[in-house]
Amino acid sequence: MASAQPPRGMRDFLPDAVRRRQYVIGVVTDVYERYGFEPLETPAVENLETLLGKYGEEGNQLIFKILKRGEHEASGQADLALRYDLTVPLARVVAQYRGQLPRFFRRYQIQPVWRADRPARGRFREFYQCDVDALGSRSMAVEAELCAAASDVLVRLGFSDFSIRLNHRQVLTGVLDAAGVSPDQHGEALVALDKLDKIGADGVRRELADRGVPTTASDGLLQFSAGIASSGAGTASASDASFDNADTLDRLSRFVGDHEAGRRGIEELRNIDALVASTSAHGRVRIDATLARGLSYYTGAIMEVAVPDLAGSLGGGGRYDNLVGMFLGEDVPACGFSLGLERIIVVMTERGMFPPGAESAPADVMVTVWNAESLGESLALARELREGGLRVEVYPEADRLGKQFRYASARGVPFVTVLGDDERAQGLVAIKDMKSGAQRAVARGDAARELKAP
RNA sequence: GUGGGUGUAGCUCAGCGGUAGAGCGCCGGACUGUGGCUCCGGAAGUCGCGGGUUCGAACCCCGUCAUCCACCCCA
Repeated sequence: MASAQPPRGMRDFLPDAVRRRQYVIGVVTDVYERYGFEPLETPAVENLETLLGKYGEEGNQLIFKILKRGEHEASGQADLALRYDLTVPLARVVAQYRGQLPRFFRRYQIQPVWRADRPARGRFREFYQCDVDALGSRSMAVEAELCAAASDVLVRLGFSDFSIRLNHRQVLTGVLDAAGVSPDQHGEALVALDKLDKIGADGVRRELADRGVPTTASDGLLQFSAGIASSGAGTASASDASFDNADTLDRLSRFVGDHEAGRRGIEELRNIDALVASTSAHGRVRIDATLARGLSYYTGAIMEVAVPDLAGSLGGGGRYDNLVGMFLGEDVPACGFSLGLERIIVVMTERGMFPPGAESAPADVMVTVWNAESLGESLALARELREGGLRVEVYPEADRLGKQFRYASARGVPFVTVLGDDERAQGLVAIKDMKSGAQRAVARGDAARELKAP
C-alpha cells in the first residue's frame, strides 16, 4: 500500500483546521484592506533564475527546485522552482507591469510558500505568508503604517504581549564598522549579535570568537551591546514600556560617530519612531540594535514581531529599495511586512485564543429521513430550508431515528427536523432544539422562518 | 545540517525477553417516532518498516522511515 501521509513538513487541513485558518485570514484581510492595500496573487512556481541570489546563501539552498521535464529530466538540472517568499515575486510583478500600476502600489498577498527546511514546531516546508508591501515611496510613513497594520492584526486576534523590534541595515553596518569588524565578517558578526537576548554577552563573545572575529572588534561590539542590554532592549518580552527608544538612539549615535550610512540610518529610525507615535502601533515598536534578519535584499529599516512563548518570530519585514531594480534596471523603493499564518495559529491554538464561533457547526439544521419511501420528501424540505437561507445537511439513509439524532448530536448541529407520518398528514414539520431538547411542530411553510429566529 | 526522545486498536497510552492490554471512540442491544446519562454485548492491531541476536522479540542490537524537543536558521 502507498503511504497515506502527506509529504514531510506539509499538512492536510481537516474542516476544523480550515475554519480556524479562514478566521485568521479573514482578520488579516480585513485589516490590510482598511489600510488601502489591494490583493495580488502570483504563480506557485517561478523561473529558478528569478529566485536565485535574492535570499543569501542559506536561502539559495532552501529553494525547492523543479527538474526540467521530458528528455532533459535525466540531467538533474532545474529551471523552475517553488516560490520561497512573496516579496521577490512581487518585485518581478512590479517590474513587469510598472505602467499599469499606481505610482504608490500597495498590495497584500496571502498565499503559500515553500522552503526545503527541516520541519520543527511552527516551521513547515509549505506555509502561508500574509504579506503587505508598499512600493514607490521612500517615506518612513510606509514603515510606520506597516508596523501599525501588523499590530492591528495581532490586537484583533487577541494578542497583547507582542512587540515589534525595529532596526536598520545601515545602522548595523555603522555599528560593525565602528567596532572594527572587517566588512567581510559583517555577516558572521550579525548572526552572533542577533543572539544577544538568548545567550547573553558572554555567549556572544564566544560565538564571535568561534566565527573568527578578532578580539579587539568583538570587545568594541560587546561594550556597545552591553549598553543596549542595560537600557532594557535586550529582553525578549517587552510589551510593557520598559524600553527607551530615545536612549537607544543616543547610544547608537555616540557609538557610530560620523559614519555616514550609519548616521542616515539612525535618522530614519528616529523618523519612524516619531511617526509610529501617531499610529495604533504606538508603544509597541522597540528599537533594538541587535536585530539582524537573514534575507539579503533588505537595504534599510528591518522589523520583526515576536511573542515570548515562541522561539521564532510571528512575522517580519523591512525596506528593500534595490530588489525591483534587479528585474527592471531602475530602482523602485519598497518596504513590506509579512505575518506567518502558521506561527500565529500555533500560538493561538496553544493559548486557546480562538473564539467559539471559529469552529462552528457544519450546518444549522439536519433533516432526518423517515423511511426509504420518504427520502425525496426530506430532500424537498432541505431545499425549502436552504432557499430560506439556512445551511442544511440531509441525513442520507433511512436509519433508525435514534441513530440519526445521535449523529446530529455528535456533529454539533443545533436543530433537527422530523417529517413523520403524522407530520406529513397535517402539513407540519417537527423541529427539535438539540441544546434544550424542546420540540414543537410548525407549519411546513413557516419552518425556515422559525429556524432562523428560534 | 547537529544532538536527543518517541513510534503498540480510529485516538490517548500501558506492557519492556515467555499466548497483545486499558480508557475513550465506533458498532449492536436494553429503548420498534428522538441524541446527551446508565447498563449489557461486539468488532477491531504483520506492536512504523527491514535485518540481526535468541529455543522464543512489541521488548535487546543495527539500519531505515515518520514524528516531537533542543540547536542552526527562519514566517
